[in-house]
Parts: sequence; C-alpha cells; structure tokens
Amino acid sequence: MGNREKLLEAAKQCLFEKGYERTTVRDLASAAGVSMAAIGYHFGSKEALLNEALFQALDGGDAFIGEHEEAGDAAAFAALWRRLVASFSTNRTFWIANLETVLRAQRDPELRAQMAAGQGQGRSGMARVVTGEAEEELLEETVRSLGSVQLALVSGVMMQHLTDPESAPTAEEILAGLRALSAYLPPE
Amino acid sequence: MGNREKLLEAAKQCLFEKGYERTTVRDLASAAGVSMAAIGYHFGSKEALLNEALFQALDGGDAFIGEHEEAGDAAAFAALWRRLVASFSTNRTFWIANLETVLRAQRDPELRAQMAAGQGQGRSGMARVVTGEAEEELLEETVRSLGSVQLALVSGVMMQHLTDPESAPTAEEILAGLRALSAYLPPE
DNA sequence: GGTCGCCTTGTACGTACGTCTTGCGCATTT
DNA sequence: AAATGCGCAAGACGTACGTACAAGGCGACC
Repeated sequence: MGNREKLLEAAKQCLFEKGYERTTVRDLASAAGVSMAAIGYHFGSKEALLNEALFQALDGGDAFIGEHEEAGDAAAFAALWRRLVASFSTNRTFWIANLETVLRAQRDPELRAQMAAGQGQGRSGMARVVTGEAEEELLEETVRSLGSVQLALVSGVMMQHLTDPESAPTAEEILAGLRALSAYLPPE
Repeated sequence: MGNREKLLEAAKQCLFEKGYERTTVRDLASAAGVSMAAIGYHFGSKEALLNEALFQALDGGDAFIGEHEEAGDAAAFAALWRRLVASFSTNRTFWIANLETVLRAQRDPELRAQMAAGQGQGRSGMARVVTGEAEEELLEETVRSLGSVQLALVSGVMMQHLTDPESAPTAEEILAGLRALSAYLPPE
C-alpha cells in the first residue's frame, strides 16, 4: 500500500475520531506513518487530502443504514427505523462527521452545493423506501413533502441520539409519535 | 457600558458571524473596541467569555420562534410551523450557532449534559404546544414519542433549510408529508 | 497631595499550525 | 556506469493563536 493510500485511510480515521477542523497535518502524518511532506506531495495541501477522504467516507456510509430489501409496506417502515436507530449508536462517529460537514458547508458555498445535491438524493431515497415506488414513478410533490419529512426525521432523531442516547426515542416511540401527531394535523 | 458588557455583546456577535471555533481573541477585542488583555481580566480566558456569551445567546433564542398564544388545535400546529420555517431564514445564524453547539458537545461532556437537559425541555415544550396540555398533565409517554418526533422534525427541517432553502419544505409541505406518512405507519 | 485599588493597555512569550525547501535513496533509462 | 526522475523524509520558515506580564491611568479615600 503506497503512502497515498495510507494517507487516505489515516485521513478517514482522523475524520471520524477528531473531526475535520481538529485534525492537523502532524496527526495525519503520524497516523499514516509517513512524513508531513508526503501530504503536500500527493495532495497539494492538507485540505485537499481531507476533502477527498471525506468524500469517500461519507459516500461509503450509505451502507451503514443497511439494505432495504422489501419496501413500501408498514413492516418495512418499522424495520427501516430500527436499522437507523441501531446505526446511530453503532456508527456514531460517522453521523458526527455528517453533521460536521453540514455545519462546515455553511461557510463553504461549494461544499454546500454538494450537500444540497446529497440532500435531494436523500429525500427521494427516503420517499422511495417508504412508498415502495421506483425512482421514476415518484411524484415530485411526494418527494418534497413525504421525502423531506422523512429525511428531517432521520437527521433530527440522529441529533437526539448524539446528544443523549438514553432519552432519545426508540423506533417504536417514533412510530407512536407519528401516529399521535397525525391526530393534530389540520384537515386536508 | 463597561468593557465587560462590551465584550459579551461582541462575543455574541462573533458567535453568530464566525462561530465558536473560528473567533479569536483578536476578533473579540477589536469587535468590542477593547484590548485583548481585557478578556483575561474579566473572564479569565477566551473560552470562559465565549461560553457565557453562548449561554446568553442560545437562551434568548427561544423568542425567535415566537409566542404560542393559542395551542392544541390544528390551526395552531400549522401556525407553529409557519413561524418556525420563517425563523429558519430570518435567524439563520442563530440556528447555525445551535447546530455548532450540538456538534461541539460531542467533544465536551459537560456541554453535552447541558444540551441533553435542553433537549428534554424542547421535547416537553413541543409536546405542550402541539397537544395544548399544560406541563403537569403531560404523560411521560407522550413527551417521549410525540415530543421527540416533533423536536426531531424541527431540527431536521432546520438542517434542510440551512443547506438549501430553495428545496427545503414549506410549512404546508411538512403537513402534507406528515399526512402522507401516516398512511404507511404499521397499525396500532 | 499622596496612596491605594481597580481597570485597562501594549506587548512579549511560548506554542502549534500548514507549507515549502532541500536533499537523499533508488529504480529505470541511455 | 552515469544520468534522470520519482517518491519520500527531515526540518526550517512564517504566521496566527491564547495567555501572561509589567506598566500606566484614574477615581476615591486618608
């Protein structure tokens, strides 16, 4: 494994352990077992290395949620939430890295555009797994409402699990909450 | 206005404009129009100043959501979401500061305990404004389910508005999404 | 008028950071 | 066998940071 790959691997590890802003070139170099200069040589700058590693790390993270074998029915919906809630503790650092990226995107327009695109994917993905419909037959209206709400629930519940897993809702409590909430919705 | 107050005011401003991690003692001093040493004299350290300012800033932020005059009926629920969505753009920096604090709490156990407490308040507050019941008559079960879900929706939708206000859902789309979602809930 | 606190300042100090320069080993080429 | 070029390391360089220090201003009180 060349130093370039060693650096990328170390960067992902640092991204999860220390976060984007707190990892220094010295952290990266010592974690990879290479010299600081190797970063400049292979990536030009520390930022470029971290960005590439971040892209890989966040991209590969979809797998953490687990596959949605069957979808569209009520059982699948509950199963999705059980997988999600489990992932919040199992892959805690991954979700933290996600949150950190959202925040950092507020000061970086380019990154923000990327996150906006990812958010669009997330919305339609959520709408798909809930309704069970294929990508093509999804109405834009459905994505904008049901997809947005479902995606918001995911990130919102994730934040609660990050700050306090004890008091954060279980999958069943989320379903119960949604049922209770529907009683307070204005008609039509 | 003494230098202490000037520093606190400047710190809040910096907190909103640059964020906790990125504000330096030189930023604070020049924003307040005082010397760097004044920070050490009045607060002991930069961190202590920022923490006190953060506490004040986040505490006063409840006002941004607006008062919930009447509550418990469907119209109030829709009105709440309209106020929230409006606040996401109007008080953008406030919500960013909130998000940053949640994230920073992941590396600071003491802050995390504070945030967990605030989250509990948020949950019961949300349950209260939705159901229209008083604090005392709220069942713990209701807070844990309905309160959690509602709070998660708030932070989740907020995040979508931060990354892309264009594609983020309006209050009406949120309501439509919730209605649509209830059709996919597992029974009982 | 001198003195004693409380504020306030200018600035020096030590540390940590990211990048860049220099040079060394070691293949491969001529 | 000399030369070329790539991969890489060691360390210096300039900068920015948070804090500590010594000194000055300025009221109030003896």
